[in-house]
Amino acid sequence: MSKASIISDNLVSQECGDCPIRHRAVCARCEQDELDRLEEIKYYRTFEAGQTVIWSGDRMDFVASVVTGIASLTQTMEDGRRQMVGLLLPSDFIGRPGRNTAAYDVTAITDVVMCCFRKKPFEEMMLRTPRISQRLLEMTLDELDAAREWMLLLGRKTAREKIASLIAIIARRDAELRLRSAGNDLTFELPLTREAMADYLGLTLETVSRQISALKRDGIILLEGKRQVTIPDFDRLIEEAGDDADGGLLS
Amino acid sequence: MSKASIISDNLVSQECGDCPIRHRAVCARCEQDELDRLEEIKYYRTFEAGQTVIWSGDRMDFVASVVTGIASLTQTMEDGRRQMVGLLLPSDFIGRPGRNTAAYDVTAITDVVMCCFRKKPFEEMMLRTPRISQRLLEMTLDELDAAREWMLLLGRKTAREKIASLIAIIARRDAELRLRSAGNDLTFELPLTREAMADYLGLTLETVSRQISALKRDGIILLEGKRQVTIPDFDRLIEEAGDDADGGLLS
DNA sequence: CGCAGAATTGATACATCTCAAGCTGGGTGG
DNA sequence: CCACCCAGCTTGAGATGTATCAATTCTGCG
Repeated sequence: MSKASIISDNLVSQECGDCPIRHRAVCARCEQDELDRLEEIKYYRTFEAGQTVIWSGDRMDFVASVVTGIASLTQTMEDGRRQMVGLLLPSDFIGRPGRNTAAYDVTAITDVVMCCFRKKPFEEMMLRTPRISQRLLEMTLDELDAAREWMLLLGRKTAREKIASLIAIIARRDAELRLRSAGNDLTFELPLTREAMADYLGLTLETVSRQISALKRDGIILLEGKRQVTIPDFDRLIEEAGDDADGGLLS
Repeated sequence: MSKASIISDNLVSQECGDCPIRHRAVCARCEQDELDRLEEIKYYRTFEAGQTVIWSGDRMDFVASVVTGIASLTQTMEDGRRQMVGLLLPSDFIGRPGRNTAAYDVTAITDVVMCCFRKKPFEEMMLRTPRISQRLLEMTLDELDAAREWMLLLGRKTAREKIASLIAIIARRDAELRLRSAGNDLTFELPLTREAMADYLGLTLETVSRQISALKRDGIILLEGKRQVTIPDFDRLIEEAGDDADGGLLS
């Protein structure tokens, strides 16, 4: 707690030019003069792992991009059942122009840095800056595709396929980030707890644990500790995920 | 088949001004001069119930709005498992600007009339007409919300809750369409077969059938034939769906 | 009439959940 | 420095919800 407030008081100030998500975020298409205007209304906020960014139903007077770290969007039923409905990665956008309360709980999974804009000025700027709304449309369409792929997973895949799919997705993103020579040997860290995976996959954490153990036993994945995963044969993992061959890594 | 081709040869010609989806579709915000230009590049197509509009992966050189009828967006796995990932109602938009193959199978559930635009001219028009892309962004954000609500259903709801949710959604939309005085007595037609419901809900058709029978037995719904449903107490249905009280009908 | 597609119902199998116990590793305080 | 503690995780045994396979029934239609 105290640590978090220290961090968020110590506001980062960064040039958009140096920003790690400059070419992927909602501002990706902006020209220099547009960036300059964004720069005037932006501010950074940081959140510790586990911290809640905003609760569903709360007033939300800003929109934001994830700069670093991972956050989750979750929905909760009255009796406590929870479903993660989105995973926010660097460059992903939070908030909906034209709505002023949050529709979902947003939680920092790892430490997170966000680039925020007050909603009002941002909306005004959107009207004057088609490049922003065009980019936002593109990103929203991508998210919709991702949500629909997730619907197939939730509705029709077995527990084993769900786990394999999740690991494949994380592996892909990891490979994308550090654009290093592939090889057939991918190693990375799972950023999610078993419980968060369960929330994402529509399973219980026990089932998640059992299926990870099973994939390990079958040599589909190797585990170093609880979180570090190595994939000896990516194609085999994809097969276990029930997806057709490529899935977008190559294309 | 022959009936379909007769219909689709006999192209409807309609003024945008009289269009039933004029104020809800992607063109909702357009001014008269913009409508005039759209009118030049639009054409109508019709599909019979059961007909496939387009297959996933096919080249798609148009975008379209559903004018009347209902269509489905489905994803299929290699072994035949299917998940519906979207239900296209009048005014909903089909196709993604900037992509030229279909991502999903689109199937007409009832007879459908679509208002089509060739993709190229439409995309050019989008660039010049912010009102169109703004409206499309808004619609896409709504669809994303719907998809996320569906993720909660698929991941966390029981079979009974799933059925109750689906019936509630159809009832709400029906009530919206014919804006008649509510009363507590809603009656409408289920446009989906048991199998289509199963595809939507991530269930088997047998489970769908059993749960509908159970809801009927418990007096949550009344059935006239297989398809016509009456809801004696909407709040009770909502309770069965596991949603919190309102869900948007009132708000 | 009788057929075909749609729906219902039954019996059984099986995947996942639930409840419960125990393990592991890293941090903390005595 | 050790013992303890606790969150995160694993594993087991049994319960349960849904799928599967199979047999009828319903309904509209040629």
